[in-house]
Amino acid sequence: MMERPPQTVAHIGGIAAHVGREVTLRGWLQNRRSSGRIHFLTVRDGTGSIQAVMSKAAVGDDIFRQADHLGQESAISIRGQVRADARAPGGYEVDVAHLELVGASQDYPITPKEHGVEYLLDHRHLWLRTERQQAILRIRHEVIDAVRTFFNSRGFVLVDTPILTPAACEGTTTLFPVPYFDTATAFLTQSGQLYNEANAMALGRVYCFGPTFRAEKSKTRRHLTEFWMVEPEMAYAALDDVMALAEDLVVAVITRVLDTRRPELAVLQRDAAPLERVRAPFPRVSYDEAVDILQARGLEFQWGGDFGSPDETALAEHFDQPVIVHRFPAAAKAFYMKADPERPEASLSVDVLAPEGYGEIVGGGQREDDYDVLRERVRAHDLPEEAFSWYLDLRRYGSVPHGGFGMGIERVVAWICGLQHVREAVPYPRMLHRLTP
RNA sequence: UCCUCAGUAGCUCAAUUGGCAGAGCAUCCGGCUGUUAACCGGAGGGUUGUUGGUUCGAGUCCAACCUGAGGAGCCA
Repeated sequence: MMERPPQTVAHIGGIAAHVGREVTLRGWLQNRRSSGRIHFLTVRDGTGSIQAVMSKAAVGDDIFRQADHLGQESAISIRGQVRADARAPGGYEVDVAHLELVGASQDYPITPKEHGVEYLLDHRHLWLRTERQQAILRIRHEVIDAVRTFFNSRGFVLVDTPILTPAACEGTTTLFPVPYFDTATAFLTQSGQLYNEANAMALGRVYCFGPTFRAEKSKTRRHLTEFWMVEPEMAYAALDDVMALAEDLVVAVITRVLDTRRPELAVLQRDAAPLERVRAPFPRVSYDEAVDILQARGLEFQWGGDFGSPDETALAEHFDQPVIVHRFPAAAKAFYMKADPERPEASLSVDVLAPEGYGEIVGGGQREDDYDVLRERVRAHDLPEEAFSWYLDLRRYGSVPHGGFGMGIERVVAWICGLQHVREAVPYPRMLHRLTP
């Protein structure tokens, strides 16, 4: 090994602090332009990208010719002096004194030109390297961190719920079966909620945050077969408490992203104005009022059903804020929703619809806490009573009013980022026709 | 499961009324000392998703199938 002077390894994101100094940057070649005796190498390192200028005179023939053949996404380490320059994208560049090829890259599949979505998804493991996908993933990270901070600061305890479950949490949706040794079939969870209720009776206020699986053959921009959901559950809580919590959570998440991720929103060319309008209190309408709004807007909608996608979009367009819809018909919601004491055909349920056509981001409500009523519901829904005996136990041993909700992370991220499809809001989307990479 | 649309070079797309299979990017070769998805010149690169049919002649028209996309249904 040759003796080398000590090197300062810098990150591109904080390059401004190194102007006038020689630093080492370790990253990947994003693009290369050449002009005979000068190369312009755009280098990215995960914190940002910068233009590196290499002149033949400064580095000599060998390194200069090596750079001539560097393929896109070659891993390189460069050393050079940092300089502010108005001509450079980003305002700074590095005069390359030395370049080391760390890992070669030839025929990189994603070129600077446009690609189709299917091709990009086939190369998702490489697509993530683009500036746009990095921005989405950073915002996703921020959303998740804001969610955890929100619940942790309010005294909620993170209690993990199982991913392998013995039966449907509800009998309604399709589950992914998994062979469980040679004795049984397990199912991937579609919600941690039933376990959350048990956990809330132990710890008061809890939340779970994990992947959720739905084997529905949905082919829309709002559906994934594997997605992430945060689900809080509170003991001694009523529907109003659930709505207030959901509202506060959405505001906290939006506020955090606006505070910390403006550069990423700019990369995505996301108009921040609709996000800046988000503040409590959100408009609250009952299901009945929502039906009136839909009918007044000319949609043919009959009382009793759940809202379809066009209905959700129309409702969201009626307001310029997230809108809270409560007290859906009991028949349209899950068996564990508590009936409205004043109107038994309505349930103490709530959805939060995001603006701009992003649809339902939160769904939840107050749970049925009466043993006899809940057991009757289990029977009426043809659910195996044995499998729900532990759940019914919660109503036998100190039952209290309680409730909570689930918030789909990908839908929230898609809304914040202004994405056309939730598949970009998760690193490796799982959909009806996609299981790889 | 239903509706609509698409499938041509590694990628993104053209191809007039049915008449020689094309361009840009990427790759390779050459040129250029301030490029901004650099530019200029040259080269290689094709079972037009599959099968069958109509026709002198099919990327183009017809049928079936395959694959995918968008939407509906479904979906706390």
